[in-house]
Amino acid sequence: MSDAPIPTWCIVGSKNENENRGAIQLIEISAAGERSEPKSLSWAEFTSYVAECEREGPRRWVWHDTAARYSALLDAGVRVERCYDLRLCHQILAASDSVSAKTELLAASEWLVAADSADSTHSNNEPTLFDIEARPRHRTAPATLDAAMLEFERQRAALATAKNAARLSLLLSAESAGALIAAELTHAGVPWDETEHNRILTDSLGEKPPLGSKPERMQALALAIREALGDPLASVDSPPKLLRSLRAAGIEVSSTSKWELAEHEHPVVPLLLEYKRMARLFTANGWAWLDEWVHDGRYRPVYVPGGVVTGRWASSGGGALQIPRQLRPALCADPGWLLVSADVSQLEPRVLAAMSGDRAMAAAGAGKDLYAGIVESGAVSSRQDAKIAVLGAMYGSTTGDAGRLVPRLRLAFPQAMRLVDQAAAVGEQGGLVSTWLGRTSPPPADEWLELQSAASMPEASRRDEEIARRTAREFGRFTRNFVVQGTAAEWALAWMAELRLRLTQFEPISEGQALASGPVFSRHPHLAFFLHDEVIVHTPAEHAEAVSTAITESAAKAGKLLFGEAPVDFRLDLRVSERALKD
DNA sequence: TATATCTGCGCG
DNA sequence: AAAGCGCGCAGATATA
Repeated sequence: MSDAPIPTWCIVGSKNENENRGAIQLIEISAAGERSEPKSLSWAEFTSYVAECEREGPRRWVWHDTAARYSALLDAGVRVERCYDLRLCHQILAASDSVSAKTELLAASEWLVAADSADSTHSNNEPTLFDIEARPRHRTAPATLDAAMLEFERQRAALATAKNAARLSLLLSAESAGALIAAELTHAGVPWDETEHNRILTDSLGEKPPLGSKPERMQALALAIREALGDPLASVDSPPKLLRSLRAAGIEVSSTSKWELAEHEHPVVPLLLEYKRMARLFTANGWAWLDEWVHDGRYRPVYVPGGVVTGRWASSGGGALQIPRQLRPALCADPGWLLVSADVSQLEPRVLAAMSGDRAMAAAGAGKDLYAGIVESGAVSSRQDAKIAVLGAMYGSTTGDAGRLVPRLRLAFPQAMRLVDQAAAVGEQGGLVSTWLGRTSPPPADEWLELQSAASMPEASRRDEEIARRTAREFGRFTRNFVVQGTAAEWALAWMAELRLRLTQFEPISEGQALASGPVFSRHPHLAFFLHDEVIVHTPAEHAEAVSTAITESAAKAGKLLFGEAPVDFRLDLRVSERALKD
C-alpha cells in the first residue's frame, strides 16, 4: 500500500441508491488514469479509510454533495484536505457558456439537486391536492458509485471542451474547497457568549417577556405611539394599518419604512423609529433566536456555498449573513483563545481593477484606502464622493449624486469602466457574461425575452417599449454587477481555501488547553465565521500572531492565483481580540 | 388551513 | 435619501 501511487481522485458512492450514511463503495483513479477495483466498505470502515488516506497524502474525494457526506465525516472526527463536489461543479459546468459540449450534462440535471432533499427520513412525502401540478418532485441523483462515476466522466468530458479550461478547473476546485469550509464552519460553530447576547437584549428591550408576548418596553412604546397619533386602535405591527393611521394623523407618507418616516417632523416619528429598532432586534435576533441557534456556547449557522447566482454563499437558517453589528460583542473567543478578524477593504473595486487591468485604479488603491486614492487622483473631491461613484459604477446608477459622479470615474479609469459598461451592454441585449474564472450568468427569463420581442413589433405601444427598455436596463445592471460580485466571490474562496490549508499546518496545542466541544478543531486554529469579504479565525492565543500572518499571506496568494502579477493590492483590516467588536 | 407574496430591514 | 447590485428572515396579508 505504501508504495502504491497516491490516487488523484477517489470517487465515493453509496451502496444503496437512496442512502447516504450506510455502506460505501469507492473507486480510485491515479494521475495516469488507472482505476482501482471498486472497494466496498461499511460506514465505519470508510471513515477510518479516509483518515488513513489523508495521512498518506493528498487526493481529491469526489462525491455528490459535500454538505451531506462531509458533515458526517466531521461528526466522526475525520477531516479531508480536498474534494470535488459533483453537485456544485455540475451547476457551474452546466451553466457555463464556454463549455461547448455539454448535452449529456444538461440532460443529467438531477445532479443539481442536493443529496439531502430527497432524504427518505423526511417521510411526509404524501402529495397534497395541489402538489401534482404545482410542484413536480425534483429527483435527486442516485447515490450509487456507478452514478457518481458516470457524472464525473460527463463533467471531465465537458471541462475538456471549455475554452477557459484552466480557469474553470480552478473555479471547480475553489467551489469544492468552499463546500468543505462551509461544512467545517457549521461543525466548528461561532463561539458565542450567550450572557453577553442576553445583556444586549436586556439593555435594549428590558426583561425577557413570557413566551408569546412582547417585551414590556415595546408594549409601552406602542401605547405612546397610539397616543401620539391620537388613534387608540392604531396597529404598530401591520404596515397597511399603520399607514392608514399615519395618514389620518396628517403625516403624508406612502410607506411606513424608516427612511421615509425619518423625513417627517412629528412627535410620533422618533417613537416609531425606536419601536421598529426594538421589534427588529426582538424578532430577528431575540431570545427565540438564541434558543434555537446557540447551544453550548456555539452558534451554528448553515451556509449554502454557491447559493447565490453570482457564486456568493447564501445561508439557510440562523441568518449567518445578517448578524447585526449590534450583536458582534457576543462573538467571543473561548478562554485562552482569541479571535483574529480580517476584512478586505474595498474588495469589489480592487477586483475590478485587477480583472480589467486598469493600472490607474490599481495605483489608486496601492498601499492605501482605495477611495482616498481616487480622491488623490483628482477624479472626485471627497472620500464620500469616491465611494458613491465607485458603487454607482458597479451597480449601474444613473441618477442623483452617482449619476453625476460616475462619468468622472469613466474619464479617470477608462479600462475599469469599460469592463462594467460592456457587461451591462451584453445584459441589455439578453446576453451572458462570465466572471474571471468562468462562472456564467443565467440567461434572462422567457418573459423577459417575450417582452423585448413584443416591444420591437410595429404594433407595440409606447408603454410596451418603455417597459421593455426598463427591464432591459435592469438586466444590464444585473450582468454589470455579476462580473464584479462573482469575481470577488472567487477571490474570497481562493483566500479562504489557502488560509484553511495553512491553518491545518499549525502544531496542535496540548490536550489540556483544548476546547470542550467538537473533536475536530479543539486543538487547532480554525475558521469560525465568513461574510463575503471577511473572515474570523478562532485560535489558541499563542498562535494568534502567526494566524494573522497566515491570513495576510493567503490574501496575497489569492491575488496571485487569480490575477498573476497584476499590481493590485488586496488590503486587509486585521484585528486580534477576545471579542469581535466592530468599529 | 396551508402556502405564496409582500413589506421592511438586517448584511455585504 | 434610495437613486443602484446580491441575499434571508419574520410577520402580516393575500390566495387557493
